[in-house]
Amino acid sequence: MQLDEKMQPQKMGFREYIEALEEERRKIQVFPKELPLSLELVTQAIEACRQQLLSGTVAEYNLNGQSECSEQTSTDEGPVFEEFIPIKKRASPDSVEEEDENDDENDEQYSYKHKKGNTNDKKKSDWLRSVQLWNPNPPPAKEDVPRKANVVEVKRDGGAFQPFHREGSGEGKTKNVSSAIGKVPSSQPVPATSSTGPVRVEKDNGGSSKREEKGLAQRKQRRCWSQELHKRFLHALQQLGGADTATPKQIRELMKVDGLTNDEVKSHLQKFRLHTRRSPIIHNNASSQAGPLFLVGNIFVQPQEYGAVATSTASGGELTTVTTPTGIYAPLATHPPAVTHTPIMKPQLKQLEISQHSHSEERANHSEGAVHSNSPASSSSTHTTTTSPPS
DNA sequence: GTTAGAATAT
DNA sequence: AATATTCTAA
Repeated sequence: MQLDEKMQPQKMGFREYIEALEEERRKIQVFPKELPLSLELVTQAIEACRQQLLSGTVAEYNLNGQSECSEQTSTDEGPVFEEFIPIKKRASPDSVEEEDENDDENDEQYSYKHKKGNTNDKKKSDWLRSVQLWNPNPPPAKEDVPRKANVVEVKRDGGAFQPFHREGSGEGKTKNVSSAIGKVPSSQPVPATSSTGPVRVEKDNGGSSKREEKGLAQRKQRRCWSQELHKRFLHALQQLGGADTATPKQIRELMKVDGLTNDEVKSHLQKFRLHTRRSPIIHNNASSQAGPLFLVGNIFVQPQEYGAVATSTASGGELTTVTTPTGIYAPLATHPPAVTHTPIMKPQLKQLEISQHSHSEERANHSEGAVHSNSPASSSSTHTTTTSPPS
C-alpha cells in the first residue's frame, strides 16, 4: 500500500501508452493530408503524456458523475487521455470502425458526432444522437464486484436487459463506476424470458433503514434508451405499422425487453412522434459521406437505412438485424405533396408470433379500432385538428 | 380496472 | 432535451 508502488505501474502505463501513440503517429504520418488533425492530436497527446511522465503526476480519472445517461467510451485500462482526444472520431472517410451493433455485443454507445469542421452543425438537437446504452444506474459497490465487462445487451430471443434498480436516494448520483456499465443482473429474480409484465425490480432494501416509505413516491430511475433499446423499439414499430398505429403496450411486448414498462414505452413513443412530426427531414449536413437521401414514399432515408427497412419489409417481418450504425431512422415526413411518391407499403404484420413462452398472448389479432388502412400518402391517423377548445 | 394519448412536471 | 408522472377519455 505504498504510493510508490502505485506509481511505478502507472508510469509504465504511460510509457507504453506513449509508445503506442508514437506508433500511431508513424502510421498516420503516411497520410498527412488525409489525417492532418489526427496527426496533430496524436502528437499533442504524446507531448502531454511525456509531460505527465516527467512531472510524475498522473492524470486523474475523470469520474464525472454522469447524471444522465452519458457515454463513456473508455475501455479504461491504461491512463485515460480522453481529454486529449476531442471526440470527433471517425473523421476520415476510410475509417473503418463501424461495428454495427451486434445485438449481443456491447455496442458501445455511439453518440456519433457529425464532423465539426464541416458545415457548421446547426442542428445539435438531433435527439437521435442521444440514444445510447442503457445506463443501469450502477449501484455503488457494496454489492457484487463487477464481473464481466460491459455485456449488456439482449439476445434477440431472450431479452436479457438489465432489470434496473432503483436506488434509495433520489436521482442516483451514479458515482460512475469508471468502467463496467455492464454487470449482469444475476441476482435478480427475473425470469428473463417471458416477463411481459412490468417487472419492476425494486432494490430490496431489507436491511437499510434509510428512509423508505414515508410516502415518498420517488421518481423512477430514468430509463436510458440505448441504441439497442431504440432499435428494438423501431423494430416493433415496423411490425406494428408505424408510430401512428402502434400502441405502447404492443410495442413493449414486441420489444421483449424485460423491465421495460408500458409507461416508458409510452413516453418514448410520445417523444418519437413529436420529433418525427416536427422535424420533417434529416438535416442535410450529412453531406460528409452519408450519401444522398432517398425519398421512399413519404420517408426520407439514407441508403443504409433504406436497405434496412427494405430488408425487413421484404423478408416479411423477420427482422434482419436492422443495422443502423448511425442511429438514424427516417423521420416520417409530414410531407404531403411534392415529389413523386414511390409507393411504400408499410408492413403491417402484426401477428408475428415471436413469443416462445406459452403464455396466452392475446394481441396480434386486433379487433378494435386498430384497423388501419395503410396507404402511404393518405394514412396517418385522422388528424383533422378541428378541435374547438371551449373555454 | 386498463390503456392510450396529451399535458405537465422534473 | 429526455423521461416521468399526471390527467382524461375510451
